[in-house]
Amino acid sequence: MSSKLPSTSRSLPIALIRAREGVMSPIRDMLSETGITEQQWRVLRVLSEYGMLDTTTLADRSSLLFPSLTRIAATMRDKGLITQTRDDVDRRRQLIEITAEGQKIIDDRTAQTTKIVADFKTKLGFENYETLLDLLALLDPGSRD
Amino acid sequence: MSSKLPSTSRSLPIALIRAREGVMSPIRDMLSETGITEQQWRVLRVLSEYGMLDTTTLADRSSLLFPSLTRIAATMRDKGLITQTRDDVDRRRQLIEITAEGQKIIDDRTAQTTKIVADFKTKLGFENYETLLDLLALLDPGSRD
DNA sequence: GTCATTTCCTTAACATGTTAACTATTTTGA
DNA sequence: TCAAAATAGTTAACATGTTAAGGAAATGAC
Repeated sequence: MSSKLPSTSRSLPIALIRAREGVMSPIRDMLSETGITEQQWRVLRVLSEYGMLDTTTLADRSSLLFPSLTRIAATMRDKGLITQTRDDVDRRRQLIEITAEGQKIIDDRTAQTTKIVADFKTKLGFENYETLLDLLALLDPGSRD
Repeated sequence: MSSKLPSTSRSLPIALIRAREGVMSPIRDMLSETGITEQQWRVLRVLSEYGMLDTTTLADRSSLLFPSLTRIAATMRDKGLITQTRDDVDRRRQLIEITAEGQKIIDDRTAQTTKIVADFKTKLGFENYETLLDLLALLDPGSRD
């Protein structure tokens, strides 16, 4: 029952940060040509996959905090990547949808993105890759265990 | 050779973000009483483990970007958690050291931190926990493969 | 029906992430 | 020896992370 802290080199939070940095690095390189950020990319990906969503669901699925999404959505609306409309039934709600221009950014980068993902699967091995996703899901508070 | 993007629910970057959120949540709860941020905590942890460090090494070991560390160090100096001194030999270099007050924050929270780490090991199982750290290291660009 | 509560979202304030430009110091090389 | 290149760090500008407070619309208890 040692009370010593683990070395920072085996610290889970730090390992997660570094892994994320490693994964995002090639993706950021790809995105630098598009003028959109990693978070804006996530929003586009989610909207492209699920279609029109209310802000709450979109924030949840793209793993963004509400205040961040408010700002990001405003930026993306100004860029013409998404549209925002009020829900007529529940006027508190806002519905967000990807535009053709936004979808084009996804479509134009699908090949590159697919290659990046494939490279990581190769690097880790398919089994390890799936294992990693499963273990990470165990740490996700939002996933139903 | 499908060109379809993976569902965001099996996206590695998003899985890493969510796992990090799950891991950091109890740590942030603990830190909220101390008035320091997660990043400041990391800096203290690294300084406590390695002793006096130059800024470059500290940034590397605490996984912070240089500009971030510049600001964080200024904040922490003002709070009395660290000291900054110029290297006499190479006057471009700056040496940073933890103060007794900074060390006390670490020491006072060691038991809590140890418990949080133990809980995650229990939740995942020891084997899985080690496997996860190993897999994450594979994604870390800084780790020597 | 109406007022407190809840829900959905925005704003504010401060800290950090990210890229690029900049300063100061040291090292290199002709 | 001295100007060009490299190194260590800072500053700037904008975007996001994080927590707290605020505002508007819907809901629920009475």
